[in-house]
Amino acid sequence: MRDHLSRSSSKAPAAALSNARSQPEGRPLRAAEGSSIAAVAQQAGVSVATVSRVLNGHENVRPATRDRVLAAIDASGYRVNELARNLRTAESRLLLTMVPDFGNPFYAEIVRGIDSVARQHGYFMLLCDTGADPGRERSYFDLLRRRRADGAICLDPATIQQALGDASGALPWVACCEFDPAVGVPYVGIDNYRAAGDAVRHLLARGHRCIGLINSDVDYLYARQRQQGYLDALTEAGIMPDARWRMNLNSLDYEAGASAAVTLIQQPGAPSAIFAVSDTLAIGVIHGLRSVGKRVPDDVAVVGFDDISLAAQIDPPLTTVAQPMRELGETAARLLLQRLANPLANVPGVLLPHRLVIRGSA
Amino acid sequence: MRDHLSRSSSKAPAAALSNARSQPEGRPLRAAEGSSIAAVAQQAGVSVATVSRVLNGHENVRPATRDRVLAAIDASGYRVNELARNLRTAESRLLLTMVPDFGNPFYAEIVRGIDSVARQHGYFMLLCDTGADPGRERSYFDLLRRRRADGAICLDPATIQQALGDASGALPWVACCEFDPAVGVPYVGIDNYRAAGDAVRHLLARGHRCIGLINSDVDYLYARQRQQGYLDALTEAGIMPDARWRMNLNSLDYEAGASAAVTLIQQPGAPSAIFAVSDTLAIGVIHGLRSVGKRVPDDVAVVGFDDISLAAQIDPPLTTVAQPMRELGETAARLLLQRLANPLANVPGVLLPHRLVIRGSA
DNA sequence: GTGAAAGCGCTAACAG
DNA sequence: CTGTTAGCGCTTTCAC
Repeated sequence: MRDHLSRSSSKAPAAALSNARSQPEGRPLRAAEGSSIAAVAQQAGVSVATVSRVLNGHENVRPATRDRVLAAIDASGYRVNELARNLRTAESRLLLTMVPDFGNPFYAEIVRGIDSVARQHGYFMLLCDTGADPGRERSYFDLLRRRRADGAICLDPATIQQALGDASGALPWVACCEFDPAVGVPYVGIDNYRAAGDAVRHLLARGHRCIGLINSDVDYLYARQRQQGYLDALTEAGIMPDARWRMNLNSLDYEAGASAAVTLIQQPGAPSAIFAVSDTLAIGVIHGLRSVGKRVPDDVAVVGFDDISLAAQIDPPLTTVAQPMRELGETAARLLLQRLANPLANVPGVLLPHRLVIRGSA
Repeated sequence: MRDHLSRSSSKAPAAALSNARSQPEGRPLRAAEGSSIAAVAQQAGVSVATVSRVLNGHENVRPATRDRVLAAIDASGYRVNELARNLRTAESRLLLTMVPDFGNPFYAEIVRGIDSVARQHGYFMLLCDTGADPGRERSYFDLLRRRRADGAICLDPATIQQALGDASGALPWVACCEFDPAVGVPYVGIDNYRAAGDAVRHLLARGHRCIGLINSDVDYLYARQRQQGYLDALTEAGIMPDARWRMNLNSLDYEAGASAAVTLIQQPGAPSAIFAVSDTLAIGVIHGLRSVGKRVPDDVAVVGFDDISLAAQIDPPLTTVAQPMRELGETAARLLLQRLANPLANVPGVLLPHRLVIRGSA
């Protein structure tokens, strides 16, 4: 039971112990005011141990003593030095989150979920944008070994995670969205294969026979799974998938989607519908289509993936596969916390439900 | 105040000296492998001081010795414990970034800028979403006093910053986008007054006389400044601003913009153009307008603010005032680093240029 | 060039 | 209930 005792002392900076500017010049004057627990102890006429007990909300302190300590604390404006605490307790109380691109609304929302449960449990979040680069990924991951973070959540491509898995035996980390069950770390995600199938079947039901796929990089397991879902759905409908209908992009940016759509739609035998594996891509697709005079959904139907809040706002509103982004993040954080609390416990992989949201674009 | 409970209790009893695997089972065996610098020292047959020197790249180590140490290091897979290092050097090497909402693409891009220069200088970023709540803000800010972060960048409303300024004398922080020159902390932003004027004058030049303003919360200095810019531009054009043309929202979400637009446009004497102080709002506005059968820009012109990447993708493409988001973040980080390096130096406030980007919506 | 030793500020036994 | 004490793992004088 920790009690951070923020105890917002609304007192003015209490005259900062004579101290004055005896600084040997140039030096960053540090810890000017009521530093150390020792100062508080002295002022309250107790031992450091007692102050520590009060600070940490231990029960075994006589109320009178506690009050004296508390008084000394907010008379001096003391704040615990968590650097010291962290060394002593051997934990940083930081959770590392590695995402390929936190500018993407999809990841942003997941990060929010992570952050909220982390905070709820007294952890802060170290957010690292890896750009899906294995090198950066590795170097961030090293923060765990250096004890700068107590645990990590990785949203990077499965291919990168595999390398991690090898190199980093039993470090406390979990996978979110991307995961390879074979790596053996706890994970949370959705059933991408089925989700993609659902999207394609919706298009099929609308009468489309030529359906394009604008996919992201195959480094992502989800990209491979969704592609397989797409392929199988087509095949099951008696359609022979044409390789020219498929594109792989190494970016989820709007622009990437837009130019891919232009390319795709201008070739002979172009599809009458496009399934993009991300809403950002899909929004770009719609833009690209419009730029070459195609109307959505009349000329070309479009379905996206994720259901970011923007999806409902654009014209036409985007039909898409909703992922429970917030819950994905929250679950990942919980899994990690669980693993931290009990390193040997068997933490499971969990799959969350998706759902097709039909709007105007398809 | 808040007290974060639950700290995973069980702690390994320092097996210390005797070392070996005297683990009382069940316990999270930590630092199993080549922990401590001492182990490396021993293995290399040198003192801990020497290992430390090697680790920190000090010059005064004989090459042969250095090599021996290096060998011992990567034989044992040793990693420095930065918790210990941090305590000893009294710095966390973390920069705190407080944003009202990192889900907003505008803030996301700024955060990117901060992150990139922070990283470049060996700092990591602690990202905190305050939701523009003064309480959360204050409690995050306290991380500075607790030495969990070496410095902070605040993007929260100026009104909140003022409270901070009072309470937190000479703590190392800087303001970004939002700032009150009177608070006396370094800041970076743009000239919101002129920027808003530019937007309105563009609308005026297009022949609009009734121009609505969809603004955010007046806690934000930028909101007040943009409103003044709007008002003055109108007045200078000989137009008497009508209070019914103005709305203040406490959210920048798409939905907020959409419903505000609906309200605004359905009243008698509704404006023929709308200036929204954020692109996300503007995108919502366009959506809202469309939902009640208004065409943009034919029936109502719309101009936004920020120029997030999405602005060019929607239909119609958004006319907006571009802010140099990335540079804003980079500059803020540099200002902070500067202040950290030399606490007594006078760090300036800086204003970056904005620019009107004319696209299809107005 | 290298080692010995003194803490950084805190927590947690262990006594009393 | 409270105090004494021993470090957490590292950096850094200060000697040799």
